[in-house]
Amino acid sequence: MKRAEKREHLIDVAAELFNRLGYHAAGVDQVIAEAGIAKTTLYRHFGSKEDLIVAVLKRMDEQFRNDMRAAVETSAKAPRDKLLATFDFLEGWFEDKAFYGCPFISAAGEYGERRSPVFHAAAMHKRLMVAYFEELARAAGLKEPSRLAEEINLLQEGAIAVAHITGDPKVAARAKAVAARLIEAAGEAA
Amino acid sequence: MKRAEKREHLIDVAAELFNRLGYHAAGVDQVIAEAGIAKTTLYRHFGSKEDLIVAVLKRMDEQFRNDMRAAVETSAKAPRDKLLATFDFLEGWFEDKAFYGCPFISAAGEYGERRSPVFHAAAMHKRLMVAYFEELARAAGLKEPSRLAEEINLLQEGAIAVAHITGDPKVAARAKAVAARLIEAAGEAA
DNA sequence: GATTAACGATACCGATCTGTATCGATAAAG
DNA sequence: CTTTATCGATACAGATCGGTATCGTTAATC
Repeated sequence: MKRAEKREHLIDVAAELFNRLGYHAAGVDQVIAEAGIAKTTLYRHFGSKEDLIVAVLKRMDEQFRNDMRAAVETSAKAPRDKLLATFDFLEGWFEDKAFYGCPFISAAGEYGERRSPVFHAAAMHKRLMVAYFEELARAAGLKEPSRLAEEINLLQEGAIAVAHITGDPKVAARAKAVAARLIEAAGEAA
Repeated sequence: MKRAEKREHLIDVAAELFNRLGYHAAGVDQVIAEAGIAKTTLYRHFGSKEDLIVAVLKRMDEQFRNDMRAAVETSAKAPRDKLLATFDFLEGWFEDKAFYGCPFISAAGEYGERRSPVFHAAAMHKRLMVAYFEELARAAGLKEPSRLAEEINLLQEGAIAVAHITGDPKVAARAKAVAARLIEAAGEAA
């Protein structure tokens, strides 16, 4: 395994542990034990645990948005259906046994200081998600795409939280139904 | 200060620290230092830190729901307006400088095992919130009050998460506007 | 005023935390 | 084949973690 691959593997292992146990509860020793590397190596790649967390968040952000984009593009052709398809992607996530709620919300909860690099990375992800929704709304030629994107985002954040607490993936469909009404309303007299 | 008062004060101090720093990040030593009591006393009242966390969650649950009920009753008379008034209460919460996101969602994130007493206490609060929304929807004579309550809950959970991440309390008004549309739709041909 | 229970203070326990220093082995690059 | 990084392993550092034991003192109760 080359250096770059080792770094990626380290981030993957850390991501799973942070999500399952929490960012504080999962220790560096656990990460290196599961990754099968020495602690020295971890600290050669990342200056601190916080740096590792930020790297994990950035990686999860890219992966999540790329996966959602890919799923949306293959399952929907019409621009409006793409907006709705994001909820189907969420439902698939909720059904995954490795779903422990939103890792970005959890990170923001554990590192609440707004100037913290961890909080900043989490907030950045959420901003990019809203930007994606607005991009889809704009492509669909809907009214007030910025406002609609924020409303879609509200529903998605709510769905994630409720799915985590209740364990019921079907809330994604509930949120989707509401979103469909909002989209329909934003399409009238466009 | 009597024993019962001391216990209450202990819970209040712990709640503030847990919310601001996180449940793992805030240590028992910090709680007793801020509360001005001995560690022995804390462990006479609560068998473990986890017991304290559960007590904090139960207290926050009662307080939150009572405060929301009181605010709703004084600010709205018509049953439908009461449903909408819950969003005004949220906005007031978001404006509080001691708003660090939803403490129940954070607790569920840090204690992710679904059989954990902490997770259970957090889930119980959310169930009671939905029950309250359904109670209001039913009193307003709206169609499908159970479904509407879940939709309202979706919007509220989304608003809490977004307000935490963005720091903008006005998302409560955004969510309220969407809720108003759902309520209107649930009132047609009732 | 005597009894009793809860208290604060303190020291301590073993475990775990993040992070560093050391050093021999390994593997890639010239 | 030799040089040069990077590696794993280990030990260690200092701090903090949750939790307990001890003990003198305060304060409520009868």
